[in-house]
Amino acid sequence: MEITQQIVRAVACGIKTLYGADCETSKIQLQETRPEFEGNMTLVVFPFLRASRKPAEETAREIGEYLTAEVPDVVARFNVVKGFLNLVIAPAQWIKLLQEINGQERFGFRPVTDESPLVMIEYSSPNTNKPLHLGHVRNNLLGWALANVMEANGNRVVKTNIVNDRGIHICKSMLAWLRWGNGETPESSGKKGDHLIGDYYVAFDKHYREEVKELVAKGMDEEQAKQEAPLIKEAHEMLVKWEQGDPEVRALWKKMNEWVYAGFDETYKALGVGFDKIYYESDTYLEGKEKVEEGLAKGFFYRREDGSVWADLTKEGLDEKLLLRSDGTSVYMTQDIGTAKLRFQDYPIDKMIYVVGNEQNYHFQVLSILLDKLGFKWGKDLVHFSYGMVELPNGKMKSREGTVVDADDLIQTMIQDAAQMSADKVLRLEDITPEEAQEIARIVGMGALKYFILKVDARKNMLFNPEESIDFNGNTGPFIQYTYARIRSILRKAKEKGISLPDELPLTAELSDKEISLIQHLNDFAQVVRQAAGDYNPSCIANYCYELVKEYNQFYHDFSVLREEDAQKQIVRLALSEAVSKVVRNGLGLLGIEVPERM
RNA sequence: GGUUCGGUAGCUCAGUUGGAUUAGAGCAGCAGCCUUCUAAGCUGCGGGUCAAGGGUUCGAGCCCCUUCCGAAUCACCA
Repeated sequence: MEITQQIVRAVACGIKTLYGADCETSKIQLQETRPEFEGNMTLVVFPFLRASRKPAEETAREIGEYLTAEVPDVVARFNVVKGFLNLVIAPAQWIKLLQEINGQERFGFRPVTDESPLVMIEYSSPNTNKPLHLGHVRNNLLGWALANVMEANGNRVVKTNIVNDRGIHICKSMLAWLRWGNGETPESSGKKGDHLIGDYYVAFDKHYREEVKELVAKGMDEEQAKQEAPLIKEAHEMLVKWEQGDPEVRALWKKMNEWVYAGFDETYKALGVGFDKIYYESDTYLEGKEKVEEGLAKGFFYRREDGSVWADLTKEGLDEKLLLRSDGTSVYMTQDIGTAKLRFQDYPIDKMIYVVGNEQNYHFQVLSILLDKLGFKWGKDLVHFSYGMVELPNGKMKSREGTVVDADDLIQTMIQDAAQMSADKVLRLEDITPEEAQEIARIVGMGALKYFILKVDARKNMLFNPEESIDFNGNTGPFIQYTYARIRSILRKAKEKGISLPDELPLTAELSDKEISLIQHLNDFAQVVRQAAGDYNPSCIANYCYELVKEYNQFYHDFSVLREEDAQKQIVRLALSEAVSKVVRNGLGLLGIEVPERM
C-alpha cells in the first residue's frame, strides 16, 4: 500500500483511540516537509485541535508517539514544530514505492473497461474556407491532450470533430473561385487545398469591401451597404441554391471541400492529432431544424410574425436566442442541436466536452439549457472546455490585418529551427543518419511548439512570442526531451556495462534526502494526472514534467550513476533514472509530445 | 450597461482541497563552472505592497464583499 494511505489510516485510528473522535480522512492533510526541518512528510494537526482539546504541540506529540508505536516500519521517528508534525519515513518504504512505480508500465493511469463512463470530446471544428492558424493549433493540442488525460483517468473516450462545411463562408470562397479562379486547382497551382480556398475567401472579402465602400460613397449608410452589396447578395443566393440541392452548386461545393480536407489532413498529421468520428454540418443542420420544430411543437420555443423561431431564455437570466431565420435557414445554434442529436444516436454518451474558445462562452451556456430542455441527459452537465485567445506581441491575431500565424508555416519553421539547433551541436552524435537527424528535428521542433502552448493555463489568454518559442532554454519542451535523452543514454551505457535492475531492489540501501525527494515527486504524478482531468486542464502535467526534470538535472550534477562504486547505491540511482524517464515519457505522452531516445 | 473570465518580478508564466518568519521558475542582466554518465546543462547575485481596500480564522496569492484595470460576449455571422 502507498505510504500516504498507510499514514492517513493510522492517523485516523490514532485520533479515534486518543481522543475518541471520528475523523474524516479528507481532513488529514499530509504534505512534503520543508527542507529546513527534519522529516519527509508533515501532518498538519490544526484540524484535530477541536477533538483533542489540547494545545497544538501537545496534540502533535501524542499523534507522533502513537504513529511510531503503531506503524514503526513506516514512521521511523518524528519531531514537532508548532502545529506541524514532521515524520521521518523508514527508507525501505521509499525503496518499495520506487519499485512499485518502476513495476508499472503506466504508473498513475487508471484502467479503462467496458463499464467506464463514455466521454465524447469535440475539438478542432474548422471552417472549410481557410487554413488552420495558431488559434486552431491551441485548440487541437488542448483537445488531443485532454482526450489523453480523460482516458488515463479511466474513461472511454471518443474524439470527434464537427466540420463546418456549409454556410455563407464557403459560398463566399466558391463565388470568388468561380469569378476569378480560371479553374485553378491544388494540382495546377501547387498550393495546399486549404490555402487555395483561403486565398479566394480573402479575395471575396477584398472585393466585397470595395463594393461596400462604393455604395457608402454614393450616400448609402454602412449597415445597408453591407447587406445590399451585389457580392453578398449573390453569396446568399448561392447558399439558398445549396440548400435546395442545386446540382451545380453542390458539385462545386463538394470538389472544393475535398481540396480543403486533403489540406487539413496534412496539418492534423503534422500536429499528431486525430479523430474517432467526424461529423459534418451539412449532415447535421437538417436534424437540428427538425429538433427545433419538435421543441416548437412542445412549446419550448416560439415563432415570430416574420417566421423566425426563438427560444426565450429570460427566465434563465439570458436573452432571447434565434434558432431559425425568417427564411427558414438554420444558424450556428441549430447546427449544434442537430449534431448533438446524431451523436446521441451513435454513442451512449455520459459526458460531452466541447473544446471551443472562450469567445463562445455564452453560446455554450445557451446550448446547455436548450439541450437540457430538449431532453438530452448530458445537456445540463456538458463541459465547455473554454480556452483563451492567442495574442501576438504586437497585438491580436486578425485575419483581416494579415497578422495571423498560419499553422503550416509555424510547424515548418519550428522543425527547421530544431534542425538548425541540433546541427550546431553536431559534435554530440557522430553515428547519425540524415533521416534520423530529420526525425529528431521533427520531434524536438513539435515538442517545442506543443510544450510552449500547453504549459500555459488553458483558460487564460496567452502571448505567443515566435522568438521565444524557438528558444530551447528554460521551461521548454526541448529541455525536458534533452534530459530524457540523457537518461536513456545512461541506461543504455549501464546495460552495456552489464548493470541491470534486479527484480527486487535492495531494501537496505541508504537514501539521501535528494533521492527521497525525487521519489516523492515521482509519486505525485498520479495525483497530477487526476488533477488535470478534474480541472479539465492539461497544463499542470506540463509544469510537473518540467519540475521533475529540473530536479533530476540537479541530482545529475551531484551524483553519478555509472561511476558509483557502492553497488546498492548504484542500483537505486539506476532505478530512479529509469523511473524519471518513464514518468516523463508518459507525462509528455499525455500532452501528445514525443520523446527522442537520443538527441 | 448586463453576463463571464482574468490581474503574481522589466517580460513570459507556475503556485495542488487555505499551511511553516524568506511567494517560485524561465527569459533578459551580472559573476562562476566543460580532461567528467550528453554544458540544449548546473551554481550564485540583483529584481515583488501577489491590482487596491475591507472581511472570514490559529493562518489568505488562494475563500467572501466593494472598488479599479483588462479581455470576451450580449447579431437573421460561424
